[in-house]
Amino acid sequence: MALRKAVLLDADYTVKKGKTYVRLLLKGKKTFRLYDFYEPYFYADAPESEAEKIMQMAVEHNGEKITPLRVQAVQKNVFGKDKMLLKITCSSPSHVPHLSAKTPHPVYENNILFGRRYMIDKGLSPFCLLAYEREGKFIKKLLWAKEGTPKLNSLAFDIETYNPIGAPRPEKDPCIMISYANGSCGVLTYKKINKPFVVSKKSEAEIISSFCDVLRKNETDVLFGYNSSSFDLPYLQARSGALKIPLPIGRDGRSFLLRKAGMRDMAKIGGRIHIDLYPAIRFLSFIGALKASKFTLEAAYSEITGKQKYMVKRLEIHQMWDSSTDEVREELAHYSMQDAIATKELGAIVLPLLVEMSRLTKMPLFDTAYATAGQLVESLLIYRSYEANAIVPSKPTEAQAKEREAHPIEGAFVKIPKAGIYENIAVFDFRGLYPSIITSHNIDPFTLNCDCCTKEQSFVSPLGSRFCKKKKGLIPAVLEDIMAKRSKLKDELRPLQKDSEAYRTLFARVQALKIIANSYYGYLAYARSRWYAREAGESVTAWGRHYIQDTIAKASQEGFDVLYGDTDSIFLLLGKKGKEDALSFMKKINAALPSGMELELEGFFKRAVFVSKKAADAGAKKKYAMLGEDGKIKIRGFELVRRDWSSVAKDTQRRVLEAVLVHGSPQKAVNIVREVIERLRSGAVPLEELAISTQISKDPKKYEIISPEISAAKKAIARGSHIEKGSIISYIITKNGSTISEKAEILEHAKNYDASYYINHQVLPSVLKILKELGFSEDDLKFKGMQHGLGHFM
DNA sequence: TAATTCGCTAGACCGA
DNA sequence: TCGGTCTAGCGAA
Repeated sequence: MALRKAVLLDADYTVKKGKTYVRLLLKGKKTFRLYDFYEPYFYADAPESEAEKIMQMAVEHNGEKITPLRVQAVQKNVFGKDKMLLKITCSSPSHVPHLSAKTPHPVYENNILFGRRYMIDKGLSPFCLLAYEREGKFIKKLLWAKEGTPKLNSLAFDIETYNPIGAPRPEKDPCIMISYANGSCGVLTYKKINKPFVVSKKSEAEIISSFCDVLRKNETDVLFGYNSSSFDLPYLQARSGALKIPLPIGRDGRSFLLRKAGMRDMAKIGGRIHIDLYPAIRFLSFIGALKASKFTLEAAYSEITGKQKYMVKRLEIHQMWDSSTDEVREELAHYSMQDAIATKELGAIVLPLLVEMSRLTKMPLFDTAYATAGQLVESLLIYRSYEANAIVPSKPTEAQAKEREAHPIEGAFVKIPKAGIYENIAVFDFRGLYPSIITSHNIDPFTLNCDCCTKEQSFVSPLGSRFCKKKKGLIPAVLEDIMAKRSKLKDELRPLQKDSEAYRTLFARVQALKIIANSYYGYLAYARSRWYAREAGESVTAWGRHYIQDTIAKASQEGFDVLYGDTDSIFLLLGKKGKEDALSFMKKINAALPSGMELELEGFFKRAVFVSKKAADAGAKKKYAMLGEDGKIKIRGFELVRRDWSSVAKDTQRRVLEAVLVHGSPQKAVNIVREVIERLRSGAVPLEELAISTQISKDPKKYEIISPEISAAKKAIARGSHIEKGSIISYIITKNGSTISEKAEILEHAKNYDASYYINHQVLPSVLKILKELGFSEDDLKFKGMQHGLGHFM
């Protein structure tokens, strides 16, 4: 029997004649599927004497009688202690929920997806190179698996729809273009358009089937779309239905399956990996792996790649399509092509990150693309539990989750800074504070209050919780591995050229490891976590507070003025001391820290601005700007880093900070403000610079308080705009109305702006706090002091 | 139903 | 009309 090798991409299952087969998606020279017989199971915490009774269980479901296949006693580590459990094997994964619900004992591992179950039990990871023997379509024997790297064929696509009333109606309005991009590019359409990349077909039906042909010929493994799970694919399906044609988009010749997981849509295409970049980019931005704050394709593209994409106004698409001028339709085709190309470029950036997260967490790529942080963290813990022969804790009930949510744990310490302008600052922070606290103190739900150590023998948290010193917990073990892997990869990264492919891939891996490592603390304190432990979670933050406060106290003892500190960082004013003093202080701290924890230098800064709070006289936390030795300005918390402020205010604030930090010139700062106020008063500022963007987290109808963005949204909806939960509203405060809400109009509908609002509510508040630290009191600025004041405040 | 808590701010709302 | 309270959004870590 020949040994064969292929890279594993995904696993799900199918039931044939009452038997369960795992269906593996493999990539060798081609991408193909193989089947492997495997049986689902769950555990019951019951004595062996109950086995016979459990074997007799029967559930009626849809006329089918469901019974267990086998019951056997097995030894498992149950939450820190070895124990005998009953393993109940079933003939189909769909039987597991029925039989586990009927079992009159506590049950475990009764809701682990079966494709995943198989991969875990066989020790397989996504992208592992698998050696096996086969017999027809079946795996005869798995031989070994090691790390592999598949070459995936990817293709990005986008559709354009006819939209005479604004939003297209899937049952009526045709899909007029389908664009795709990989090595080659094309736009499928059914009007004659004279562009080299346009492929003209006779009808809408033909462009849909041609698109499926493109996927087949390209042997697409990874299909990228943008919002394609919620829009493009369902739209194509609806059109296929209306046209009474099939949509053979999968390798199996079938359409896709839409899975709704909470708010997220996941369109799963047979034999391919469909990645909707919209949720993926949202997620990666949320956890800080990518930088995007707006999530339209255009905005994400320009924020992530730094390039601009050609745009047409959505509302004009149907007019362009109907136009009698050739050039207008050519323009539309060009636009459509650009959408697919932009999607392809984003896919190329996102894929390496997703692949690494998938490898690391053992979650297949498709699921990783739609996963939450909790699911990623959980995935790896489940995998490692099996390796340790440990039972996976069950998810909490809704009532338990609510109870946990009602009592949040205490978080980090933040020192109140004194407002002012400072020079010569040293900033230190604890490298990976929470992960290092977890590993250094063996924090885990099942090392908590162990039987094997006395209090004196344990790690005891500042709150008095006790953690085992003898046996390493699962979470610390997993984290240690992640950290070790990360530091190894960082070493490999160092000699590489920054613009090389190897660098980018390795950098993605380093980044993925950091993201996952930083999520474990959150998971410990997450109300719906399988591994929730209040005492463990609050011990992490308690130790965090202890170490930072202790460091602050020691710095003061050494004669440093401690300017500020937040969670894991400490800002020292050097004063008469030198950099060496600060560095030797750091050394001293490190010598006293447990192994695994480290205070490191973030950098020296020439100058810094801290401002006071608006409401009180105290210094504001989480709001400062500093000038680094490299000339770069580090800005945190100021309006100018927030997306819900107008760019006129943000730009002015940035320029003022630069005047203060770089040039040390109050006069320059004042002049900037004066000039901007003049421009605002003259009415010459373009509306784009005045737009304020906020995202709405609820259906616009469901708000109790009508804020400006909701007011603008409601007016826009009345005029036919489509605005829903999650939409980002860009609005202008106009002259029309009395309250601010009344004056708010979305950018597209605004005709003028209220200069007084922008001066008094946007520009001045954002700069006054800074100017105040230059010695101007608010009254000075407003009424006297400067010769001309800052305008007349209308 | 989306990893955590801490913190700032705007503007609406409400009652004196 | 004023000031306190509350809702909501977003950022720091």
